[in-house]
Amino acid sequence: MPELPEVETTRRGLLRHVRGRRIQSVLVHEQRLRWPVTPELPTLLSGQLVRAIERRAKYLLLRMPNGTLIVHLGMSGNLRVVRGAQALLPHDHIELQLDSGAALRFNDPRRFGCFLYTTEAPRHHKLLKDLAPEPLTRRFDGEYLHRVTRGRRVAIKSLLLNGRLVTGVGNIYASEALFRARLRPQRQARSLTRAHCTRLVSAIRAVLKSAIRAGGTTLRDYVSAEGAPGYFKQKLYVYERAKLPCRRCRTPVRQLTQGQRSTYYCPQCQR
DNA sequence: ACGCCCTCCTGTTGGC
DNA sequence: TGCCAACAGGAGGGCG
Repeated sequence: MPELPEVETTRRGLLRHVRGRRIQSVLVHEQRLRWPVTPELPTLLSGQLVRAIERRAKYLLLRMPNGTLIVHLGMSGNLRVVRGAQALLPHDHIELQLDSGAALRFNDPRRFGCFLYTTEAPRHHKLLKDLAPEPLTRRFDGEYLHRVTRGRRVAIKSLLLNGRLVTGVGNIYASEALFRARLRPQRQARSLTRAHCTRLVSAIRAVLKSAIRAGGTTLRDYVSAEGAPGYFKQKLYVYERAKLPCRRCRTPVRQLTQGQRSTYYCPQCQR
């Protein structure tokens, strides 16, 4: 579910309610996530101040004096701030009770998300150390994308989902960025010229920024930390629009499967 | 090194 | 109405 815009929207929603708060207690209702939640989590977190909430790719980092909580929302996860004694919902797996009286709840039906605590610098953590540059920084530019696509026979759409080469882009925004860059998703990555790469980087940055402004994309169940859906779905050009007219040229949008994931594109606009 | 495929899970949807 | 297969926003890991 959540790609960079949804994770960033969650981060921003958490800031006002969680940053600067102390964790009073921790309840783990389900420890079987993508990786098992350590039984020590309550001991490790209780009493700690949440100093900062950062994002690296699709990971949220809650920085505390003694370490960092690394959270990934997987396909179906969300982090919500609830006031007081709200009833527990199905799949509310972890709750951090704050000194404000509010609580942070991690809900994840499919349990592909993770909730890990580390005392090492997050950038050295196994899950983060090999990630590509942040897509909204200057390190991610046309020259970079051109360099990492050299010699790669994989379809450009699939390459966009490889977090070691490009981060933050998931299945929705990969199709959307390629539409905006007017590039066919099936093209071998190595066929992209430097100019194509510049165009594609611009398209990725634009679609991610635009989606952040819209509060992310809610297809089915994504909600922000404050429970609000994102409304970028209204601005999607191709994703989940198979057979519907392209919003630019009216040609029916096509759907195909690449690497067991659905891809959408306009055969007229994208070459 | 690269690229493909499987896997982890639950919930929803669409076809028969 | 019921059943069942297909599919869903991620990404690590294993294999050839």
